[in-house]
Amino acid sequence: MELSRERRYAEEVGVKLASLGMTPAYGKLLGWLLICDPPSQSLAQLSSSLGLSKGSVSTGMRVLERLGLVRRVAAPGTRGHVYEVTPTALIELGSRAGEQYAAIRELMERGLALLDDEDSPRAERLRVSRDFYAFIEREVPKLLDQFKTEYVRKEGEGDG
Amino acid sequence: MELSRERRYAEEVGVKLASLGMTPAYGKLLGWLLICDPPSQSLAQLSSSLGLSKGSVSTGMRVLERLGLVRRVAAPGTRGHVYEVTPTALIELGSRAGEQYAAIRELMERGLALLDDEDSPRAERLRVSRDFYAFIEREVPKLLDQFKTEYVRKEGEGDG
DNA sequence: GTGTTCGTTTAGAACGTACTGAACGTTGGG
DNA sequence: CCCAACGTTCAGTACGTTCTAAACGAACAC
Repeated sequence: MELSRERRYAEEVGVKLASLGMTPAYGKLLGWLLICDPPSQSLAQLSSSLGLSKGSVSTGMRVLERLGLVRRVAAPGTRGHVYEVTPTALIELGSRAGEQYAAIRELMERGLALLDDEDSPRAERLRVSRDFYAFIEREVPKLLDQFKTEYVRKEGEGDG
Repeated sequence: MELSRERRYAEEVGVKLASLGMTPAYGKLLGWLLICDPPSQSLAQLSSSLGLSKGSVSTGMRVLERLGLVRRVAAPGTRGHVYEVTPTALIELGSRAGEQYAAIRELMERGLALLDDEDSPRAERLRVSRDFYAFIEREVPKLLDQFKTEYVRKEGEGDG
């Protein structure tokens, strides 16, 4: 059976997001919502378009909603609701990486506490890493702000 | 059975690195090498200290070596070699995140190509994300350089 | 009040992955 | 030459995870 280009794209996004910790099925859902037409789709549409069970779509959407990647909007005529990806979904996802850095920095701190003498040569393997992650932790939020301000400015200019 | 604080630390690093895509066992090895005494350890030492099979340690070390996180050095008296963590191991790991960003940006580009009209309102969900990841991709290397220069300067001052 | 459609939950099956243990080189000493 | 120590490879097992399918619940039409 031949898959449409859209469908294949969704599959690829699924694979990529799976490698980043999400499950393939949920990644597929997100990938599909990025390119589908119309951009808002019902559970039944998603289920049949992607060949996933209703159950998978239902729980998947809840997970994606919880992560702030997708939102459900009331469907005007029909009963129930439809889902659509938030315009900043992937940005949300990327920004969250900062939390990982914090976790690693904490691990480095704990390791240093274990070595007992932070300044000994033995502790170097941990010191450099701790300083690095502390640096990243401090700078990344600045970077995100910088993007926000630069981006809206560019948008205002009306040119890419 | 009671685990030493060092051993437990290694376990925790294993769990954390597992959540980042590495296997628990290999993460444990890295965690142990960050705090063990002496800092250089043989395969047999690692195997018995961490309760891992020789096989796991052998392949694990090769993987970590391949990633640039660990190096093997010739043992002076005895036969064979010993392993030690590189001082910049975790930095190496963190810096590699940039590649993920590039992959996501490419996915966004491909999605835009699929929508066919980059400037349509429909394409907004992808445009913003693409621009974001392009921005990150451009800025992160600068950030890494900045750390390198700032850090060696601080080290030179002899004060933290 | 009853029937129908839409959505959720959960038990279970299928799958992939991580780790072990044992067999197999390989290198140096007596 | 033979033995011993050290490391590697690989088949198999045990485990967790992901997805499905079917039972269940809720909301609206008539």
